[in-house]
Amino acid sequence: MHEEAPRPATRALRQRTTINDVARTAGVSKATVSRYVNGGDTLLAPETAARVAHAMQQLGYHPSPMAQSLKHGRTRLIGLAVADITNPFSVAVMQGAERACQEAGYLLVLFNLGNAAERERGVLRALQTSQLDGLILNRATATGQLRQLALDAGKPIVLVDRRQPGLEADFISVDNRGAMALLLEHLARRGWRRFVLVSEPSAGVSSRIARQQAFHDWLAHPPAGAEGCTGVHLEVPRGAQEECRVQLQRWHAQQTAGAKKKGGGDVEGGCAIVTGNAVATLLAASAARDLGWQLGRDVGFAGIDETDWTALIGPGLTTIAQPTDELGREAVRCLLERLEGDMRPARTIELPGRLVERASSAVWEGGGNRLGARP
Amino acid sequence: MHEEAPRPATRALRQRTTINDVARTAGVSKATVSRYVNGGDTLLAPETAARVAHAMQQLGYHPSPMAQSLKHGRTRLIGLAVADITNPFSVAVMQGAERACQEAGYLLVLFNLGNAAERERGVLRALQTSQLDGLILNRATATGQLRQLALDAGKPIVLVDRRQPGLEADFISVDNRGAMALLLEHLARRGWRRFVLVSEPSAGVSSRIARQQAFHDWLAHPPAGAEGCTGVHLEVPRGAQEECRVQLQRWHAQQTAGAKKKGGGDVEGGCAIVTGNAVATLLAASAARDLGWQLGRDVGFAGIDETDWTALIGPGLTTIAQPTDELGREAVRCLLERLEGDMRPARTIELPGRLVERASSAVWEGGGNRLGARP
DNA sequence: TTGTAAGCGTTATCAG
DNA sequence: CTGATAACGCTTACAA
Repeated sequence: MHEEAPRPATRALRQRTTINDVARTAGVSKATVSRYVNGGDTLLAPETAARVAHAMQQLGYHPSPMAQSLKHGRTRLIGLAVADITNPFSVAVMQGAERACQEAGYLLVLFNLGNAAERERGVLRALQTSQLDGLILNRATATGQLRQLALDAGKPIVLVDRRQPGLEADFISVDNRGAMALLLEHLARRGWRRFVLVSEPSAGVSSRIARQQAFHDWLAHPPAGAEGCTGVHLEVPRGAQEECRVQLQRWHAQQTAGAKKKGGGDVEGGCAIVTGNAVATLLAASAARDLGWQLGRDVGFAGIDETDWTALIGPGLTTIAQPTDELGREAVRCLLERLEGDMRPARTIELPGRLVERASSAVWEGGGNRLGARP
Repeated sequence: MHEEAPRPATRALRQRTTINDVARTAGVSKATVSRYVNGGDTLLAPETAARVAHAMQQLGYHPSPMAQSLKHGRTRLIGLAVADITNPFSVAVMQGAERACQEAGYLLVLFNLGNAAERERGVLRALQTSQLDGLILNRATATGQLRQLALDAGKPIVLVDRRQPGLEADFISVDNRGAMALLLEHLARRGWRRFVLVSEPSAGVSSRIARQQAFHDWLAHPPAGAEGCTGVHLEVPRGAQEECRVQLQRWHAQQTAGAKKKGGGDVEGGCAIVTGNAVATLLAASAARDLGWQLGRDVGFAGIDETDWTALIGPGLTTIAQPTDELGREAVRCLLERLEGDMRPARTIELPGRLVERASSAVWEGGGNRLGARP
């Protein structure tokens, strides 16, 4: 109530109002204000609390996050390092993660680690210097640097989609095995039985390896009613449309020749393309189109990753929708738990994928090159 | 060289090494270390510099960003608030922005302002509390809060794609007028002359309004050789596929009826769909497909926004590729200039779009419903 | 219940 | 050229 309390207008124009200002206008000490801001009004005499509250209101006071950070050693910043921001999967996960962060009062710092290894530098430094409280990582690192760093700095790391060999950290992912089985069983049930798996080169990426592995395992131990399916695996680097086309054509030709040699009927069923992620889907769909193949008729098609455009390509593509939003949210949840001191051993969380049926996996009518067509 | 210099192992395990540690091991003062870290070794005696350097190396010292922030009032954090992370345009811009930030030693904080107004709260607070040094904004805000805040806090804001009425800030965007003209001229030259513009509801979004405006202006003042084109505008909310289909069908029917009434020939040329952005493209392409229209034959198609999948839809979609990467980089560049004290009046930067020709805008053969077909 | 004072890790000012 | 020392804005023992 004293007149000498500094008015906002008095202060230099772009000077933030600090806890000191509030203390002065309220006629209390910094500590009291701090207590009010943090502990709530439980610790204050009602009358004092009111005075502080009023002063805060009047001055429009907001505590400085930097100062708090310096004091606590926590920035309330979480890093999200994605392997490739161009991959719709990454973006979808990001969306979930951002939302979860915001709900928890954290900010999400984005790192796009293209293919260049040096791009990881920034992430490392930010973690190391405690600019980040934790990290959600979606890339396989060649060097073990990160692991050491994580331990040294005591900053938690959560892995999404890509497991890190030798890094004991929480791991969140879709159930790759289940997803692949869903895809193959669905196709087989519709009469497609000769598969080619198109994926990006494994390059040590755990999810790609897991899917590829699941593909082969399923073929080796098919469920009842799906016996006798065959499959090969094709790795095509991003953007190599030509190569993809050539390889797929060769595959298809071989299927034809093989069936002929064996007298037609050893393997009966249509040829189908299975893709390992959205990038592969783009690649394979493009190739199929160049080859003039009608998806769902000449050749079956189903792949992992549901996107905005999968419904619009060809007759509509059958896909596995990953629970991307959940993945992002779970990752943040996990990280926050670790930040609160959860020291339990690293967890693995696998969420199920969901099959989205479209016409690219329509019932096989014995079409295409009429190989192995039913009488 | 003294033995009592604290060894890393001596320190509590997850205790960061500070400038004090370095000073002690090097046998100099904090100030000297700070000078070495910042000013370079120009200000130090070579021998001192060497000692400091050695100590830093040995201890693996990195200055604490939080402490620096507190001192300087700068966090080296830049916010990027996108209207809709689901829009591929936003993601593409983000990519450019992230890269530019990283190159400049800044971190990019992501905000996804869905449709909910409250989601802006976080951005506001982060700016207000100086947690962010500046903001790249890609959303029209109803309230003028942001403007006031920007001025009050002295935090620069750069607008991307969407201009804010009443907010005097740098504005980066594609040349919407030019892009639309590119599209229409291209279609007209190929024989398509009866247009429908499909876009998301304007909702005060400047880029949508600008494109729509450009559409009408072009029709009103067509370039030589493109006289006599007609066009209507359709606003379809995201996800309203049914509605889009119905509206397009109605449009097409009207074109037919109109041509018949007028004796066929008043307006000669094919019917073509023009879309205002990627979301509209998805919508319209989906509708066209449901209607059984062959793009590039029954109806022409061209739209703004090039994406991974535009080549794969139908016969391949003709698009305008926005210079998304540049937009992102420019935005960051602008912001950094402001941060360095650039006080010049707000700029507008418009970058040209690039036409990507595909079969959806193939030469009109008088096909489709054979309306106005050439003799 | 409230105030005092000592930091958190830097940088910047001022002497020496 | 280098060393004290005072901020930066906040939290938190420890006193009162």
